[in-house]
Amino acid sequence: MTSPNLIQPVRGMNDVLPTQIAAWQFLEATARELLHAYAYAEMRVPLVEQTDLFKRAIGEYTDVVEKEMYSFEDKGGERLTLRPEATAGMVRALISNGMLRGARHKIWCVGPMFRHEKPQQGRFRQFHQIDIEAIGFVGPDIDAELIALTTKFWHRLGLTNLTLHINSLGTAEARREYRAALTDYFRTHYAELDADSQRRLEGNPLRILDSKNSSLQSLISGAPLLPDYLDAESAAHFVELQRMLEALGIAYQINPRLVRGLDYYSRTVFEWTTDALGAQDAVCSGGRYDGLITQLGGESTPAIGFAMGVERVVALIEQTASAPPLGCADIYLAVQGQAAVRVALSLAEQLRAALPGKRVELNLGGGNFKAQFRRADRSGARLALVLGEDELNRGVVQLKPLRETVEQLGTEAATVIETSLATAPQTVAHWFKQRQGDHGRG
RNA sequence: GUGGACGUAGCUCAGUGGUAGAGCCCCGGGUUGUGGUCCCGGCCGUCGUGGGUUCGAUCCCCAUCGUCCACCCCA
Repeated sequence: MTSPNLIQPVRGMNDVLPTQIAAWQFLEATARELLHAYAYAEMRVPLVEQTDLFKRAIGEYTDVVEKEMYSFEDKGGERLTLRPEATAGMVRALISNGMLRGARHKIWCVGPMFRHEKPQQGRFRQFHQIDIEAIGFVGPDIDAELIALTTKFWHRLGLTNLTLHINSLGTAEARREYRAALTDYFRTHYAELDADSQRRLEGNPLRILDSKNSSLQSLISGAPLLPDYLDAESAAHFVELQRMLEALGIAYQINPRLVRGLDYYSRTVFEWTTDALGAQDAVCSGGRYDGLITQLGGESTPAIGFAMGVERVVALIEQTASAPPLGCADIYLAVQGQAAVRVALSLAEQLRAALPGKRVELNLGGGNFKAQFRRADRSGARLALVLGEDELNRGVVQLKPLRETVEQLGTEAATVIETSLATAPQTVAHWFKQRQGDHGRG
């Protein structure tokens, strides 16, 4: 299977095959439509940025920056990185293009991200995100609207069984205080922690709260809670967000242990999870990042955004089979003989012109009629057209319906219609018109 | 980075210490030019790679590469 001189794909970088593309297109089309309805504008930013951008935005001591970035030096000696997430680049673009100055922006983008992790279910080294950012809004109204957008999105995709978790991280100062309290608490119980959490204690003690180690649960439940450390303004912001979600009829769970992996978040954070994807259960998550823009040298601007894992949502779409099937061929043109092929090439063009929206497949590469009809059948076409030497000599084309009856038999004269070659496109158009609304795949 | 499972035909998978099989796919025929059902036939493998044990290895052992799942972390 893996012969030594075959070039192997790069680990964790997957091909999206035609059989999977219906789900991708369904997701992308739905997202475009919905983002348009919520007045977001698409933006496109580079896949490559200066390494320092991500270090400053995401945080020097996060796992993403410490060990997951695809970084390299280019020929000019610049330190560059394949983007591990989109927000940093989007914010950088706003600053670079002088788009802030108190202005508000609702923007989004979609594209590949790169993280050097060990692949597993729902996790890849090249993966795609739809990234949505609302810049210049203090919230919590925008927070609520953004969450409403995601809720509507699942609904449109036909996905259920997703759970919304929300939390507030407070301001940077509040979080610092809480972090100190948490560190103190776990330090007094240092010996009870497992190795992972002892390590987390130094880097990101909030992560200990998320531990899957069941023997730590009682220790964790005794830890100080973040909501007790919220500043008054953040607390009010969070309460108002909850009232708004209730007004919208959106069910949520407050999850005081929800902490995001990237350093730039503050106040509102949220995450949608599923139990249908194994260990990688986060399908969409994000939050407020009021301090990030100043941190990157822009003027102080409140902002909120989130990212959705396209592959994970696609997996859910595939599981529920909610994507509408992609169109298959409508007309298959069987042809035999050199002279007939020349005529058939332009007949196919005429058919495409006369029947916009219909898929016309010309049999290419020859083959006997038996093989051509087998291909016609597998193409899904409702109608086969036959142009052989005999038809060419007589100036006619055969129309053969392929799905009219359950027990359709070979060459029964009754099922085959003959029409003049010159008016064939009109005849075919008429044939489909008579059957409008009937997708008869009998 | 750590741990576990698994690599046999294009695909899904059987199999045995004596150098391999089925189904699907593809191609041809039954029907000198008519599909989907049926019948017949054909094509297809360095049994992931390298080494070791053995008279002999696809099978046992070691290494290596790859895939999957989980941890870590995250979308």
